[in-house]
Amino acid sequence: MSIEHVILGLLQKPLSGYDIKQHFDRMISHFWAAEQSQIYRTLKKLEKQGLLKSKVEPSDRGPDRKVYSLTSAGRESLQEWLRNEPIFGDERHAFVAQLCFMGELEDFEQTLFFVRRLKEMQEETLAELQGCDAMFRESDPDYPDNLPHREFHFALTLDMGIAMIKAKIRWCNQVIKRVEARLESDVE
Amino acid sequence: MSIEHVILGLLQKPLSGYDIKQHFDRMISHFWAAEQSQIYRTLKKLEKQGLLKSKVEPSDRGPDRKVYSLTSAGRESLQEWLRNEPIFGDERHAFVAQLCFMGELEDFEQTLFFVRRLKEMQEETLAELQGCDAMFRESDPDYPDNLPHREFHFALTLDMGIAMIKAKIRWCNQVIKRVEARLESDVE
DNA sequence: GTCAACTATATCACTTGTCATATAGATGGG
DNA sequence: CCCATCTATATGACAAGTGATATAGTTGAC
Repeated sequence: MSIEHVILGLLQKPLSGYDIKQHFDRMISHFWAAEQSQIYRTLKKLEKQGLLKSKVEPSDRGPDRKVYSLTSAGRESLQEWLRNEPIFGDERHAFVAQLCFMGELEDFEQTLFFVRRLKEMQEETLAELQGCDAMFRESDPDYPDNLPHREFHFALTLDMGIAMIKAKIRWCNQVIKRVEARLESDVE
Repeated sequence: MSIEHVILGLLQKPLSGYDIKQHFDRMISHFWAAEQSQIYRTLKKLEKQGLLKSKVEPSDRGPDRKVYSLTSAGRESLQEWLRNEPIFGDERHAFVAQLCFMGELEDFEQTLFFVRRLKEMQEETLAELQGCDAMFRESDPDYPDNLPHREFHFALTLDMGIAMIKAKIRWCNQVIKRVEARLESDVE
């Protein structure tokens, strides 16, 4: 559903499939990940639907590039999607499912181990996102509140990612405390 | 990948496909949603793999029930999955993607409208989850920290859902403030 | 008694997402 | 010179998820 619109959204300037994959990995993956094969497939589909057009350009560093750009129908489709109600995509949190059934394992040690590791992993992701944020702040004195219109909106999404991760880390800390408390009371 | 393990996890007691769908909708959907067709398909696959066994039982209210239960291989598979590192599933946040490209629309009114609506929707979901939480608290004086092992772990996931939604709402509030500030400074 | 709502299972067509692999030009290091 | 790495596109097999539809027994209301 939405990957089509994310691609339309990225195509504010003409980009190749390769470029789009880079953008996904660098700026988008914290709220929407996509594989290269899916991107190429979707580009073809969108072109067939008349929402994109392409032209092949020679590259100065590597094979020819197939550069896609929005048609007016593509721009309209994007704007229509933007004017929708907020859409909720797939949010399947596998690690929450693991924790949900970890009662199966009978002892709390595994839970404690799991949540501590989870916290570590979240902290790594947080560091990445904050690094990204710091980079923007350094390179642009207007960041984040005086940015141009488009960049301001992107900055909001980075904020969202950071806020979510921080909330997860806080939750991990609470869980660790509560599990430790139960371990102690079990010993008594 | 993980829906198989969620189903194995739910099958602490024998359940029919219908029962499993109810459990998903009532207790699991805030971190893992599943369609009925997917559940039935997966049950068949798991039975073919020898992780589940089934028997048909007459029902007192409706057609025959096909009740599934874990085999020892199924229980092992579940436990193996639980001992993994935390797994990160699909987290595709379509509304964040919408916001990311909303700069395309040129004016902030749409952004403000969007985020206010988003906040409303999150508040509705929060009320549901908190209702669920309140129900557990009322019906069980041990909730949440003195619950039996399995139920304690479930309570943690409900907590997680609530913490995530609250973080989203806080983020919405910040975005609303920041957008309002930009609207005012644009007027000047 | 029939109609809606609920219990219960099943299947099909389709879309979306993953993983692996193939091809091939360009660049730079050893 | 060869090898690794980066740029660049493409495809195929497969797994996972969605949406619609079919069937059918039970219960309770009107």
